[in-house]
Amino acid sequence: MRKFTSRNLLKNNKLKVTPQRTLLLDIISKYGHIDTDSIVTEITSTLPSVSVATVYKNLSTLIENGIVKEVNFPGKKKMYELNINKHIHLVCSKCGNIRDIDMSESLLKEKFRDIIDDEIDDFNINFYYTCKSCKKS
Amino acid sequence: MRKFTSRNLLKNNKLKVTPQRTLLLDIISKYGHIDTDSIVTEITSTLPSVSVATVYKNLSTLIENGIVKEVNFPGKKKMYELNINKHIHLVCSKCGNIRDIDMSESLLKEKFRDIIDDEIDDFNINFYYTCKSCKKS
DNA sequence: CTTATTGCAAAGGTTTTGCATCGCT
DNA sequence: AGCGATGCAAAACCTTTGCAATAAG
Repeated sequence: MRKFTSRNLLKNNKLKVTPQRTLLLDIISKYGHIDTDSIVTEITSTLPSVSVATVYKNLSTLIENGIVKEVNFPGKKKMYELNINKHIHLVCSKCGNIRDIDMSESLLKEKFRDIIDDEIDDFNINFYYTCKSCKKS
Repeated sequence: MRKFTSRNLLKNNKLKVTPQRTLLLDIISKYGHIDTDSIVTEITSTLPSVSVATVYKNLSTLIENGIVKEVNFPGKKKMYELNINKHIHLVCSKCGNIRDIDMSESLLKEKFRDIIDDEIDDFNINFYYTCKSCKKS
């Protein structure tokens, strides 16, 4: 069982390990959920010459390889997250804060077995609610 | 209890009833899930002078009023649907066909009460699987 | 009659492409 | 050494804005 370093994620998928890619993965991992704008800002603060084209191309290949996942919150910009552990999102309708809740495919399948008996390849689940600190104010 | 005509949806929300708006709602209703490109194509086939700006502005106001909802399927264009009855999406990973499954907030809350005990304002739920006809081929 | 909506054209933002160079393996 | 990845600049998309003209209530 290997460690989930950015480097290993790439190697395990037979992708070339470049500074741009490992940094991209490090950043996505650090932020949890991040949009392309912030990725470019963050990445160029360490490697100033990285171009947006490289960021977009790498996001595509990482998604194709199942390492990264696109996440959408309606009305917000597309975000990206690591596709390592299956989870759902609890999003505060007021402040936008996102909490990840681990959720296995098998548990989900059980919850929805009244509705879907097919095999589930993947899922997107977001719940919108008002978080504790936003309820106070 | 009023009928859910496009006209009534607008009137109930104190929005002006214009030909562009009722047609937009009719189209979204007809297609179930539709992106802006197809909306513009469809709408101009009936009212040729409608501009994209009008479509975008109307989508915004309809969303603000809770009549329309943005739906995202990662890797695809943004789509729009009527926000009339709560439902989840079953999406075929192969052919992309989308099936709506009615689901009340209360039923959902029950399924996830082990995870979230707060009040749920809204949700986005998509399951990806392989549909019957795609399994054959 | 008043005010929101429309259509147009321009601007702004985001993502993709082509191609020459560079650098992993 | 070979082939994929990178950076750049341009192109292609997608969405918003400002404003004058129009039409809904």
